[in-house]
Amino acid sequence: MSTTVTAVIDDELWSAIGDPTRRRMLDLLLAEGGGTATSLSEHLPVTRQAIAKHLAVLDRVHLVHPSAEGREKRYRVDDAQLGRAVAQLNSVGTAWDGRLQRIRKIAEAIQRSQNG
Amino acid sequence: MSTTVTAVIDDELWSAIGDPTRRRMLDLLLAEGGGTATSLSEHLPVTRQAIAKHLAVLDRVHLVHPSAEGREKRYRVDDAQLGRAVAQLNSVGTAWDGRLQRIRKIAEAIQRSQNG
DNA sequence: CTTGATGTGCAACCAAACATTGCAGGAGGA
DNA sequence: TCCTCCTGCAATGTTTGGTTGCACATCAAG
Repeated sequence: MSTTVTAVIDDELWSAIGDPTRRRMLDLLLAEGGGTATSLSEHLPVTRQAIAKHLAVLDRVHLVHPSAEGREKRYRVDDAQLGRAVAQLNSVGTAWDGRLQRIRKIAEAIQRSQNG
Repeated sequence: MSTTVTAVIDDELWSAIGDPTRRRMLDLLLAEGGGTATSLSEHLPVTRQAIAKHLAVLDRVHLVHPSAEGREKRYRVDDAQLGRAVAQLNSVGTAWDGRLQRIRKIAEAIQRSQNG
């Protein structure tokens, strides 16, 4: 067991889903089964170029992958990699949750020993 | 039900725990039951001033709260707020997980209708 | 009370990341 | 061909994470 909980986390993957715009892009890509920089930018409050850069980031960590369709470039979510990202989110969450409960128990024990 | 899953998320809270340094700070604060900018900086690869800024960020979203003790300023984790943050992590995780499973089911249904 | 060590806070500065505008080029349809 | 639409590249601005340097406050000796 390690002292620092997040040491096991891949920071690159985390920071990829840490950006709110990229999270919403993933939402849209999942909801619509894929999309292009242009189509995504129509649903988000940023320019197409910003979206394109974010797609490049998501591509680098393999959360999405592109396919040329005619003159447009459609991106789709990599289910397996997103699954890994979700697993990491859950692991941090449960780790903190565990610490909180442990702390609560210690606090209760202290209180009992002081009152008894 | 909304189309964009993360619309319910408080971006400020998320971005507070989105930074890897801040996550490790929370780890340390939980493990040691509190700490100062100086004490935290001894366990992390950044300067005390950087830590102080991060503590200010965490304080703004109420994930930690300070208390003056003599000449030093000790920060402790706000359990309730961290619990909320964990809940948000889990909600995004399960939402994405749900979409993945739904997509898999749709894909299977399509495959069946084409083969049958 | 003065000295020194330690803890904090503020300001200037640097680099990387998110986002913008502007323009050039490639692929399809009338 | 001409027009439209989608993509890609370059220059720029702004925010954020990080650093260095210095000033100020507090506690413990002497």
